[in-house]
Amino acid sequence: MSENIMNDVCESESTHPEIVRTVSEKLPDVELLYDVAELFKVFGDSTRVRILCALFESEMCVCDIAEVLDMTQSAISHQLRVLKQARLVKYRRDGKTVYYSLADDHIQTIFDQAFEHIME
Amino acid sequence: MSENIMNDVCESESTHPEIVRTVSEKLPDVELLYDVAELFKVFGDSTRVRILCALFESEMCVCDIAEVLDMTQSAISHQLRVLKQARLVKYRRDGKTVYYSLADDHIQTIFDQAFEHIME
DNA sequence: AATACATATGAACAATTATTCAAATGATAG
DNA sequence: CTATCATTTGAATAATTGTTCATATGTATT
Repeated sequence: MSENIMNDVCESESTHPEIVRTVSEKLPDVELLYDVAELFKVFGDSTRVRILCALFESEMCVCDIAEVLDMTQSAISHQLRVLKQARLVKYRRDGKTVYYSLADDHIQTIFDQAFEHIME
Repeated sequence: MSENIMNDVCESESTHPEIVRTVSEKLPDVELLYDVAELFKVFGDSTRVRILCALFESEMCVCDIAEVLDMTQSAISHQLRVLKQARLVKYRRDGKTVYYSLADDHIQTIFDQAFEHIME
């Protein structure tokens, strides 16, 4: 009855109490870190990465993006919606066609860093 | 019989042939973009983001990380495995405990950019 | 050997998500 | 108004994935 309530957790309060305390203090707010993860989650899909990289070169309409990536227009539109909600792309309408472009210069900086990390 | 094979794609070959061509040429290799997406996918989980941010401060053992994040040791261990496979963290063993630390300085740079983007 | 403890692993489950298909807007031209 | 075309949207499906639970390593101590 007085058995273990904690079966998967360390028995001790912590192996290194000082480290746990100082790291806990310095660790940024949970909500901020959650937002960071959300941003990276948007970048974490190859279709969206390809769309964004395409937009690095030029403003484009949905139809053209679909052709460059060799995917259906619907799939592209769905992903543009995600990018739009994340405020990563902006758009303007001209007649029937909608032109998308990058909303922010930070994006390319982040991507450049990622490229560097991969090729190190 | 001569109906539409393409039901969801633009009828025209492309609305802007020149843009499609030049962007297609300049777009980085698909595999590289896939790797970029894979990297961001690893960053796209709040647990992993919190682990990495904790490691920005100090080398830590699994048990301590679990306590800082208030999660089970098993969950942390599973995520450390993902980070290990992505070569984002390294580890050293000292007796029973395993200490994890950041494998690369690029990580913090990428995160700093992400923080800036969010707070703009 | 046997025990204790930190960590790792495997299977299972729940939740999220990318794409497809079908249909609906929105906008222009006739 | 009708037809056409670019784009959007919604539902459905398939695939991926984070956490939990139970169990297995690995390392020291007795």
